[in-house]
Amino acid sequence: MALQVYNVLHREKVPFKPLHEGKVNMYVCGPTVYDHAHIGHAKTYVSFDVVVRYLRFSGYDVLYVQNITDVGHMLDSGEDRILKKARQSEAGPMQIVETYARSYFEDMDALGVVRPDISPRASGHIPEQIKMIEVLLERGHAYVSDAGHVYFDVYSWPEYGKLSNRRLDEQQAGSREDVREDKRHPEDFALWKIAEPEHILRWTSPWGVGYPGWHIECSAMAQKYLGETFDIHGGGVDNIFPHNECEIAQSEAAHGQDFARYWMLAGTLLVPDEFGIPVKMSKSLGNFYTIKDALKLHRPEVLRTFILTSHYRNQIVFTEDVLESAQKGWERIYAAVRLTREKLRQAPEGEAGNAFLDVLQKARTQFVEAMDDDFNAPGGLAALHELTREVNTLLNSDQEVGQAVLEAIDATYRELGGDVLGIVPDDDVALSGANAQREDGLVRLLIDLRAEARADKDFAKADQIRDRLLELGVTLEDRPDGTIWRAE
RNA sequence: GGCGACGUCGCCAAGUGGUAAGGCAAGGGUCUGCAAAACCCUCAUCGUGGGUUCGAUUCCCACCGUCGCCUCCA
Repeated sequence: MALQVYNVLHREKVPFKPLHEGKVNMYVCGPTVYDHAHIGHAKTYVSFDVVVRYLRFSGYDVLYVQNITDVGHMLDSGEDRILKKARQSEAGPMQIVETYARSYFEDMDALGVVRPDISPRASGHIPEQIKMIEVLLERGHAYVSDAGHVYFDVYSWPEYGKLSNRRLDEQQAGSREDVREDKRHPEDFALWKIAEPEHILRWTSPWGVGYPGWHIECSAMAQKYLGETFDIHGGGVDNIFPHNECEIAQSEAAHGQDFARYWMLAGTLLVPDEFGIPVKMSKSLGNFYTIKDALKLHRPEVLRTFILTSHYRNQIVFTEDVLESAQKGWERIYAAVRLTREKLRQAPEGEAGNAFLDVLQKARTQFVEAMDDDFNAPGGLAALHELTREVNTLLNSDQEVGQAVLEAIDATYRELGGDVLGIVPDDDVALSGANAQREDGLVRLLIDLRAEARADKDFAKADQIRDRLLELGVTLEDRPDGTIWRAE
C-alpha cells in the first residue's frame, strides 16, 4: 500500500499524490520568536521533521519551507509582545527577535531536526505581503477602514471556514467586545494595521506606516517559494482557526486557485496543571518547559522517542514518568545498536548467519507499512522494537555472525532509526573526540585488569573495579565473548 | 453555545467488522562467580447504554468524561 495521508481539509485519509511527480512542496507554520522554544514546539517540529525525513526516504524530492514570525502581533492589552519583551530587557525589538530566532535554530539542531530548506522571515517579506494585500483590494476581497487599517472581507469569500468547519452565520459575534469596531464584520481579519505612535516595528505601505496582519505572512511566503498551489501545509491544530483558515481564504481569494492540497495538523502537547488536569503548554500560560532545560536532563533521541511514541495527530501529555519510560525503551534499541557495532569491531568475514537478512527485510516491511499509514511513527517504533528482540537473540546466541549480517543490521538501524526517525545516532557520541578515545582506552585497560582478576578467581578485586567504575557512571557487562562498557 | 479530537492492560500507546501491535512497570524462569544486559513465560475483551450486523473494541445514535479551537499561541 502506498503512502496515505490524513487530510484535515476533507477529514479523511487519502492516498498521497503530489502535484508534480516525485516532488513535494511543503510549508509548515513556524514559531513566533519572542522567547525560547518549549517542548510543545518540539512536538510539532519533530513530528514534521519525521514527515519530511520519511518522504525523502520514500524517494521524494522535498522542498521544505518554514517561516520565522518576527513582526510581532497584538496582545489582549493591545501591547505588542515583542515590544513588551524589548522594554523589559531594554533591547531593540529586532535584537530580541534575533536572539530567539538563533535560540530556536540552536534547539532544533540539538534535537536533530533537519533544517528547512528555506526559513523565511516575515520581516524580510514585507513587499510580498503588501503586494498580496493590493491584489486582494483589487479583487474586492479587502477594504480600507475609516481608521486606515486594511481588512479581509470574510463575507466576500463563501468558502471561508472550510478547513475548521465554521459557518459565519453561526459565529457568536460580539461574545467578546472588539474595541476596533471599524470593521465591516466582526469576523473580518486584519491584513495591514496602521501603527500606533509607540509601535516601533513598522514599515511604510500604500496605506500608511504600519505592520502586516498575522496571517498574511504565511500566505505571501508560501506563494513566493512554493507557488500558488503546493502539496502539504502543516502546523499545530491549535492554529486551525483563525490562522490557517485565514491563510486559505486570502491565498485562494488572491490567486483564484487552491492553496495547499493536503493539510496536516499536529496534536497539542499538554502538561498537568497544579491539580493534575492536562492543559496546553504555552508561552502565554507560562507553564512551559524549554527545550534547553529538557536537554539538560535528557538526550535528544529520548525526547524524540517520547514524541514519536504517539501519533502526530494526537495530543500528548508531558510528564517525567512517560519521558522515563520512553527513555528505557530507547535505551533498549540503542543497546542493540551498540552491541551490533561492538561485534563489528572483530567480526569474522563472510556470510555466516545470513538467514537473518529475512528478519531485517520483515522489519523493514513492517516499518514502511506503518509509516505509509499517515506517518504512523508509533508503529514504526514497534517494528524497531520487534527487530531489536530478534537482534538480541541472535547476538546473544552461540551462532556465528559474519560481518555481512552485522553490517546489514547496522544499516537497517541507521536507515530506519537514524535517517527516518532520528533516534539512532550515527556513532556513539561517547566515543568521538580525543578525550573520549582516551577514556575508552582507559576503561578497556581496567576491563583487562579485571579479567585477569576474574581468571584468578579474585572476585573481590574484580568487583571493586566494577563498583568503582559504576560510581563514575560506567557500567560493565560481562558477555561470553568479553566485557563491554557503557557510560550513563 | 459552536467546531474538532479523544476515552484500549497499573502507566504510555498502535490497531482491526470475526475475539487486540509495541514500550514501561510487575511476577516467574534461563544465563552469570555475583551482577548487569539479554532471552523465555505470565499479565486487557477496548468509557456507559442502545442500534445495525451471522458477528463490533472497530459502523450508527445517545449519554458520561477529558482536552484543543472559537483571543496571541506550534
